[in-house]
Amino acid sequence: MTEAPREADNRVPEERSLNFIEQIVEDDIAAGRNEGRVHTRFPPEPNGYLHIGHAKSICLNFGLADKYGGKTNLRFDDTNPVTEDTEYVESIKADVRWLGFDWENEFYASDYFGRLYEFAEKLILKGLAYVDDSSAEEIAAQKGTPTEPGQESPYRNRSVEENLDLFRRMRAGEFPDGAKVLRSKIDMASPNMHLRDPIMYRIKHAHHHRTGDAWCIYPMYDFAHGQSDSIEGITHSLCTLEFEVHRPLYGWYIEKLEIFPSRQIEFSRLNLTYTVMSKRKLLQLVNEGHVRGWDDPRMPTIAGLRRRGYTPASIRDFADRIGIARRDNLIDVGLLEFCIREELNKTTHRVMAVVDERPLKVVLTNYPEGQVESVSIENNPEDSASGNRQMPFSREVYIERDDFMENPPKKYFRLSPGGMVRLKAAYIIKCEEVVKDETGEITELRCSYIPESRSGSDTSGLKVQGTIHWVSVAHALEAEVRLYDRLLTVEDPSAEEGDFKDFINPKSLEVVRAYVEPSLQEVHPGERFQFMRKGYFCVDPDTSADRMVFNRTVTLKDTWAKEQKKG
RNA sequence: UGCCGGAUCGUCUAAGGGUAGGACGACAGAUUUUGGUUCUGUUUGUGAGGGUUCGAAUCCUUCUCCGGCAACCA
Repeated sequence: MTEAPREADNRVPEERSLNFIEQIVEDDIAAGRNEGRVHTRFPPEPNGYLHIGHAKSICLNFGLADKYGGKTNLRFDDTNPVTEDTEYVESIKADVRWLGFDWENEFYASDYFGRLYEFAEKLILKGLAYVDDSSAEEIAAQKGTPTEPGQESPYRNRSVEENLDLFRRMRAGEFPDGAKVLRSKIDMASPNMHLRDPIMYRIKHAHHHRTGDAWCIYPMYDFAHGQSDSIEGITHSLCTLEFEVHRPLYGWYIEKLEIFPSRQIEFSRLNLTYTVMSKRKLLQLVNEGHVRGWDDPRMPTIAGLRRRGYTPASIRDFADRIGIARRDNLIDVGLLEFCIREELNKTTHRVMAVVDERPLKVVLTNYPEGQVESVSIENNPEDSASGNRQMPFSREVYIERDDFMENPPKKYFRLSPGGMVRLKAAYIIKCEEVVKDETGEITELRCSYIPESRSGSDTSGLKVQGTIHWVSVAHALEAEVRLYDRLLTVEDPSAEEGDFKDFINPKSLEVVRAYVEPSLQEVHPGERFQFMRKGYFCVDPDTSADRMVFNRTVTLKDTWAKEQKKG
C-alpha cells in the first residue's frame, strides 16, 4: 500500500522535539492520570523583583498549560512575613502580565494558613510531629552533617496530648519568637538532611502583608509548598534543581496527610553570562547603589529589561530557545541579544541620531547658504508598509567623529581627506578640507556635495563604498543617550575567586549627548527606534517635555568593529 | 568521606540500539544607499577505559569531572 503524497507537504512546520517535562506530561495524559488534567503554578515569593530566570519558569509553566489545554495559577509563596511585602506582589503581577500571561487564579500560601494549621494538628495526632523547645543552635547541632547522622531531640518523644497543647499555645501567642518550633518526626539519621525532623512551624510575632496580626506562627516552605500545590490540584509542580532534595519530603507530607498527590519535577535554573541571577545578589546591587534600582536597564530583572527596551515577545522567544533540561547551564547573553535584534529589526523605524558628545560639523561649501530641502527616507526597509518620512537637509550637518579618519586604514569605507561618502538618503559628498584649531583638534570638515547624486534620482554615476548617517545642524534636537554595557566584566562570576562585586563593570553605563533628527520631537516613554547604524534605542521614562532620554537596548552587529579588534 | 543529580560542537539543545541534527556564535562568500538585514557555504561535539551487540551518545561496568544538600529562607 502506497501513501498518496500530500500537496505542499514541504511546508510542514519544523517539529520541535519535546523537552523532558513535556514528555512526562504527555505520558501522564496518555496514561489517563489526573483525568488528563494539566494544572501548573508559578509560585514566587514576594520578596524581590522577578528576573529573566523567573521568566524562564513563567514561560515553562504557562506555556505547558497553554499547550495541553490546562491552567496555571499565580501563587505567592508568602510564608515569611519579615521579608515579604505588597510592593513585590504588585511588581510581580505587573511583570507576569507584561510578559503576556494571564493566570487562572491568584492565590497566596497565606490563604491556606488555616488549612495548614489543621494539617499540622493532624500530623501531631498521628504521632508524626512534635513541639521542640531546643534553640536554633541546638537544633543545628543535633542535625548532624551530610556525612554524620543527627541526634534526636530530647523533646522528640513528648505525648500527643502535650504536643497538641503546646502547639495550640504557640498559636495563641504564649511563647516568644524562637522559644519553640513544631517539627516532623521522621528520621534523624536519614542521609537526606531534609528528612532529619524538618521544622514545620516557627514562632514569629510579625505583621504579615495579608493576614496582618492574625498569626504568630508561620509554616516553613516545606510545610506550605507541597500542600498548597495539593490544595489547588496542581498536577505538575515545576521547580529548579536545588529543590530536588526536598522532593522526598514533599512526597512525605502528601502521603501522611493523605491529600491530592501533586508531583514535583525539577529543571535547571537559568544562568546568563556577565550577570548574576540570585535575588540576594540583585538586592545587594540595588541596596548598595551599584545600580539605580530594580528596574535599572543593566539589571537582568524583567523590569530592567523592559526599561532597557526588551519586548515580551523577545523574552518569550529566548525562553523557548534555551530549552528545558536538567544540566547546569550558562547561556551566552548574546542569544538574548539575538532575540531582541531579530524582533526590533522587523518592527522599529530607522531614525538618524548622531550619538557623539563632540560631533563633527560638515560644511557643504557649494550648497546654497540658507537653503533647506526635504529628503525622503524609508521608515523601515524591512517593512514596506511602514512608509517614508521627510527629513530636512541643509548646508551644515553633523556626523559622528568616528565616521571620519584623517589617516584611514585599508578597507575604511567612511569619510577621509579627498574621499567620498554618501549621506544616507541625501547626497554624496567629498571631503575637500580638514579644519583644525590651534591644538590640532579637528573642528570642521569642508566638503563639496554632488548635486546629481541625490538619493532616488542619482545620475552622477558615482559609486561610493560608504553611507553614513547625519543630522542637519540647524534642525537637530539634543537628547541624552544612555549606553549600557554588561554589568560584570567576567562571563561567570561564580567561577572566579572573590565576590561578584569585584567584577562590576565600571563602564556598564555611559551617558552621552546625541543630536537627533527633528521627527523625534515628541516621543513617549517606551517607544523604540533603530538609530541608523548604531543600534536599537528605547525612550526612557525620565523623558519629559524639555528632556529626551534614550536607552540603548542593544547595538547593531558591527563587523567593522570586530575586524578592527582583530587587527 | 554521606545522599541526590548531571556530563553531546565554543554556548545551549535534540537523537532513548540503526545517517550525531538544530539554534546562537565563529569563519568564508553573495547582495545591500545601515560595515545592519537577507542569502549561500564551511568548521567544530558524544568526559575516559572496559564490556554486550551485526550495530552503542543510548544498555552494563569501572573511573574522572561538575553541581546541589548541614537557614526557625524560599
